[in-house]
Amino acid sequence: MDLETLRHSCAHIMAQAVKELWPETRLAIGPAIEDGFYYDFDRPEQFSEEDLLTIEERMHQIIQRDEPFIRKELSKKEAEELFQGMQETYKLELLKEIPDDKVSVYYTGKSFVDLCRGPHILSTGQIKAFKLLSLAGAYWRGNENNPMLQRIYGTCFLSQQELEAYLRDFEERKQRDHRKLGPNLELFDIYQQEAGAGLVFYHPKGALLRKIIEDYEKQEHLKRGYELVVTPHIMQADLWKTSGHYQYYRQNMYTLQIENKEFVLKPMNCPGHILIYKSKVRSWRDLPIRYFELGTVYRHEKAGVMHGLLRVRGFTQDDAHIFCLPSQLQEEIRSVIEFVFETMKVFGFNDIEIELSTRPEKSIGSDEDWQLATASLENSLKQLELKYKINPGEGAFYGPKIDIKLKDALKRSWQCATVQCDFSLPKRFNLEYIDTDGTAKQPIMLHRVILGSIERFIACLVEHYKGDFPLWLAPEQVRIIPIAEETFTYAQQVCKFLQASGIRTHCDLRNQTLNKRIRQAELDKIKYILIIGNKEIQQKVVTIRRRGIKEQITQTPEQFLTHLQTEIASRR
RNA sequence: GCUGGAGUAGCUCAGUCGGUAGAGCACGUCCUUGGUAAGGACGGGGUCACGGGUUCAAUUCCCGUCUCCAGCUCCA
Repeated sequence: MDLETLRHSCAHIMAQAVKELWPETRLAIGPAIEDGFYYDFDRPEQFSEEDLLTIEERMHQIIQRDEPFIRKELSKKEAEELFQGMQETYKLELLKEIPDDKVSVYYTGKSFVDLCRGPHILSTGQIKAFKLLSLAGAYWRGNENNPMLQRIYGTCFLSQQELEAYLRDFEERKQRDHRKLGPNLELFDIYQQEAGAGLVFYHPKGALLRKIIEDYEKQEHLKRGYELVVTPHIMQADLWKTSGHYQYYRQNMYTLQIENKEFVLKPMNCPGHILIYKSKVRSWRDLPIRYFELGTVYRHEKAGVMHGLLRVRGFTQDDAHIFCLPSQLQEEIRSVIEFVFETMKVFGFNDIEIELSTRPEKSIGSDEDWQLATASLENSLKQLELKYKINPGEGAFYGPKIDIKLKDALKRSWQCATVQCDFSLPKRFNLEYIDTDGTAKQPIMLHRVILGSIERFIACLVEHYKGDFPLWLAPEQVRIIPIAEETFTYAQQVCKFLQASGIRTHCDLRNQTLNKRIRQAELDKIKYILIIGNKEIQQKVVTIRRRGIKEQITQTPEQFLTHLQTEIASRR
């Protein structure tokens, strides 16, 4: 028996329980999802948390009754009459969109019937372990203009042990939430009351982590033929009118009026890079031109969508714009994707999702352009033998794109890297290069980010490593704990010695017991703890306690430094 | 933005059926000078998110705002 069928059937049982308890409730849809199932209901009164228990109880009764799931095929007309009689208006709406003349319905027990393709389990008694988890609102058919329904989420497993393991795992995952770990490890925080929602403050350790990431990126971009640029944070509104953002992205832009001139806090970096491109006449020999900027942008996201560092209002993109010839497009895209994969590997991410989004209904650009761009994107993925999903019609209005997503601790996907072709901006800004025949032509423009935003990426990193970063990323690599005051001087000497070679280290000289200071270093997830007492001073060594390893070793400070440098260079 | 839940010390939370609040951790001072995950004593710290209303009296009840959490929608 597969889990999906089990969960789908469990959703039916939940709907049946709700209908038995509150017959006036109308049913919408109730599928199985990755970790469970849900069902959407339309009911005048709100469900409460206690109602979930009542529903669970009723579900247990239905399961105990061991009622069979019975499939019946009906003509569309028969089905319409059936659901019309029950006043299931949502089901009628679904029926209308089924092209076939025959539809199937599933009966459970005497009274409950649901429009459903199936398959289902044989009878309700086959459900051995389930739990209702939460309540939420959800728009009918996912459209915010439709009425909001009440959704109940639940999950279901083959055995009670598996269910309990899932719930335990879920609790553990919550513990690695970057919103909890970040402030706990003194990496970053958001002061929504004092400074505003969605605006991030990096504390010293977080700022260090960020610097390490930024340094790595700048170096890698230079290696790959990108040029570094820096553009202003505010620019005149006129520029954004030319780019089209002023018209199409207004509700997300922060604007300010100074001496009768309107300025915009940049929500994107593209117009800035375009101005630099346009600063002189470009020859086909100059292309491709690749401008890279760690560009901080501000977007006024809706109140309900902010989420820790994963969705914020001010963030820094590792943004680049590539201006190239049509003949260079494919190669540029391929090397961006390779760049993304190399980078993800270095940072320890192996499990990533790739999506290719194609032309939407509302779009600009010729069929030819779209075809070339979409084919170039897809060919690159094929050449690199990558698995990807296609999102038909999900591209931007100005071009197709490839998105690369990482999952957070709670298995929610977040878009990080993206490569997007753009037919709009080169036209709007009238970008040109002089081709071999001496005529001016329009270059193709690619937008791309590797990490996405530093903020979002740091959130993913924190959750991926549970704050226990590999040595090369760790803001504090070594903590030195001298046992007693008489050993402070030697400890500080070792500290200075390591710092002089660029090791990020601190001495814990607090008047606390050794045990307590070791405990604190462990809670801070420090990779190496050096214990220094009289024994070490006499032998001119340090005792090394590595996180997660029981046996300690003793080395001279010089040996230890070499060891650290090797580990840092390995980026593991 | 929508639906529901929530906001008490730096953190985790208790409490007040309306009479301005308490614990543990953290922090400070002192004692302790400790060999591998919490030594001890004393102490400081709160406009009970913010703004209105009801009341003799509001942290508590009512309304509004802000923010957070889950989900939906959105995400150039």
